[in-house]
Amino acid sequence: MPSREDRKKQITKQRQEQILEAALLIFSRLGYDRSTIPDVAREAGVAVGTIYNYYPSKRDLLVAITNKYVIEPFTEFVKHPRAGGDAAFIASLMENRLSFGLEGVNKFLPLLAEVQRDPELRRRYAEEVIRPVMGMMERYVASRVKGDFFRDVNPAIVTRAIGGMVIGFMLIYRIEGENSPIHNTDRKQLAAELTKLVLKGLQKR
Amino acid sequence: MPSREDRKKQITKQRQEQILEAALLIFSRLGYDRSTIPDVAREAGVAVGTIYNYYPSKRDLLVAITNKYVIEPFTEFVKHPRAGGDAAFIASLMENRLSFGLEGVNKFLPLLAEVQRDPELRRRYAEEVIRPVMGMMERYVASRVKGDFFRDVNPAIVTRAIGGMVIGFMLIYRIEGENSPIHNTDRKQLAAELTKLVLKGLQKR
Amino acid sequence: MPSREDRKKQITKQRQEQILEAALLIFSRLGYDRSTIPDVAREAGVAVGTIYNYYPSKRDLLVAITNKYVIEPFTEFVKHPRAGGDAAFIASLMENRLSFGLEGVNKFLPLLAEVQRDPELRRRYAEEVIRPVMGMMERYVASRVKGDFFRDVNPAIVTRAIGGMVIGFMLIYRIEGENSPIHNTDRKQLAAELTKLVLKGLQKR
Amino acid sequence: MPSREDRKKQITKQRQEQILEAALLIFSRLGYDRSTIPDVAREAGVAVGTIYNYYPSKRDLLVAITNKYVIEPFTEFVKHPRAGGDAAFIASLMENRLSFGLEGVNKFLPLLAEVQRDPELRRRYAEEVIRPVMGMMERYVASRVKGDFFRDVNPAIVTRAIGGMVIGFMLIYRIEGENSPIHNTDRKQLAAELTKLVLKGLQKR
DNA sequence: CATGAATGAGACTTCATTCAT
DNA sequence: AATGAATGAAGTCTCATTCAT
Repeated sequence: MPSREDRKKQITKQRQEQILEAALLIFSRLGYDRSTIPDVAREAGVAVGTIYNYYPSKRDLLVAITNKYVIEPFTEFVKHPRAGGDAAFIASLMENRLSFGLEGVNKFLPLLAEVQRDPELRRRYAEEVIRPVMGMMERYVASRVKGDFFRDVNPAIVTRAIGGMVIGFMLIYRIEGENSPIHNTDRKQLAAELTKLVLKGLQKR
Repeated sequence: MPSREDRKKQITKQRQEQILEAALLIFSRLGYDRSTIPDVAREAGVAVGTIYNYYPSKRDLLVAITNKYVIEPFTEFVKHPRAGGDAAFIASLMENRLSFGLEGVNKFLPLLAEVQRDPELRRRYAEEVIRPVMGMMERYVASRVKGDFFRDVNPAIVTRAIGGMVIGFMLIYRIEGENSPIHNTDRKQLAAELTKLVLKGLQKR
Repeated sequence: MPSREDRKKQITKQRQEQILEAALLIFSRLGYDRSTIPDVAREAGVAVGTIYNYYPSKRDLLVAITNKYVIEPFTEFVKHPRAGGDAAFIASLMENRLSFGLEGVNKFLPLLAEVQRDPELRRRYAEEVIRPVMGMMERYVASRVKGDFFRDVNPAIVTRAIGGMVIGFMLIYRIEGENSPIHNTDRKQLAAELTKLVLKGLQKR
Repeated sequence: MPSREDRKKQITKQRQEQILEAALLIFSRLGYDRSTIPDVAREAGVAVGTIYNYYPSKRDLLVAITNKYVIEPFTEFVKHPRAGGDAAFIASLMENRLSFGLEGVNKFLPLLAEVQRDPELRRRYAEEVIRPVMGMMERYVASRVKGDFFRDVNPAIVTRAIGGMVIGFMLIYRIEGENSPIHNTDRKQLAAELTKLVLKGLQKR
């Protein structure tokens, strides 16, 4: 028996999402500073004032986007680790992140740029995204080193090198655009190439 | 015969540099959009109007910075390839870029963020920095594959993976800040760890 | 036979009053311009839209407040003149107005400020408050002058001086706040001091 | 030998004054909240941005006005006390303040209204205007009481009553406008009437 | 009648750029 | 060339008012 109350909440939530998606699009396209609230309003199909009914300031919009489109997905990712042998684990990781990244490269990377600037957001990225993700991978690498499958590497460093590889790979792709070899290579093959590179780089022999 | 003319040019060049350095500092600290010309003028110790005598617009400053601090160094880098065995080449590459990056992480990465946004700058980065650097490395990798020292990899892809690794590594460092394991590890060891990872990842056995 | 009609009117009147009191509180606290209808709605415990069901605009609220809390009490005051000797009359006047003012100093004076600004309200104050009140007092003073009890003063002027004294006294009190000697003096004594000052000032010897 | 430097400072000062006068006029006419910076700019004959080159915010403009047109004159007034017998002293006071007030009634009183609202300004008025002015008069009254010329009054209270009388008198004048008897009475006579009222009110017999 | 989300005009403020000195 | 005051377009945010539910 969905009362009027519930209906209203439903609509409110939809409106929030509608605005958030518009803001994500605009911020990603123009960058946070060059984006204007009228831009976002136009994209969302609402009036300027309406946006302020949902988010009290432009920066709150950025924070909300960051929460929804970066912090949450990564938190989710860390909560559900995949099992399997080395190849399977690393491969699934690569494929997963690469897919996430290449799809969303035009959304995710621009956000990363904003995050660099905002000290508060930077701290949150460090604590809520990078630390847990790297921590999970570090533990995995450390256990494989102990099990004598991986070389005696510094887990914290190689983990960051591998994570950085995924991010940097996407960044280069974004800058090169459609002329990039990355653009013209099958997604599966990309994942396979990177997976092999990393695995061979880590394995004992 | 250093005429008055020459003297003038000398002074002009010094002024230009003075302004450019100030702009680099300010843009890196605040980001292009949040930086103001009065900020730059104050940092450079000149009047606002003076800046406009040398650079006709704020954006020209950004372009000039990009030329001087990114395009030129990379062009230089490509023009003087290092020789030596695999280990030596890759290691020098790593150390060189890592040094460049970790030192200048607070200058270089913010510029990268601006570049992402400006289509014209993005094109120039792609053509004048990424393409030649990647091209050089691709040729190297391809030759090593042909020589049977490296696995049968896709040179364009692994090259971008490795280049991306360096960039992404710095990016993670920048976000994590002083709490990063990267911050607390010896620079030499960092280079060694990354070099080995890459080399083992590429080598035939 | 209190029909449904009557009941409705009753409720309507209560709502009106509820809103008016809230508006008086908010306007006095923040000033008319800084007060917002949402502020008033929150204070009154009703929705924004409800206020517009009773008062068609924000300014109408101000006019209604002025009517109810200033024009009406003064009209009332003029309609019921106190009799008695000079001392009694002036003293009752002083005590009455001083009480009214010191109690309501935080409500009344801010309204005065708004009134100064709004030409229409200013005219109404002049005609409906000041003129009748001053008129009443002028007639009293004139009669006492004629009766040879008061000096040969200009009734219109001294009346305004005395009325102004009461208002200005409150204004100073409001600005000085709790540090004012006015704050720390017994209300009765205040009235006595002012009454004597005025009486001696007016009386023949 | 007024150098270029001096000339510049001169112009700067003139510009400041020009803006301040325009702001005083506009604020007095419309009230602080209803006044807009474009209003002030138009009145001053400069661009909006120019105002911000001299006063960093709208409120700073209000504070500057208060300083220049209220705090300073009163400070000056307190620094130069007039001597003479009772009649002379009180009369000069009355005439002085009345002139100041009636001339500037349309500037001074509206400022008073703003001051009521702004806690910081209110505190400053209390400390820098009211306290010293009242202090000066209190000391005078107390000495006359001691000298047996004045009745045994409470100096703090009667002082505030007399000061309030001047302010309230002007306030009534402002509200009544051109129809006020105050408007149609000779300034000298006004001062005489008020002076006598106060003197008789205070003197021993 | 009551509600409160939506609206958009209008306010303050910033800053790239110009130009007279 | 160097200076920095002046300019005004453009951005963020507020809030009186409307109206569908």
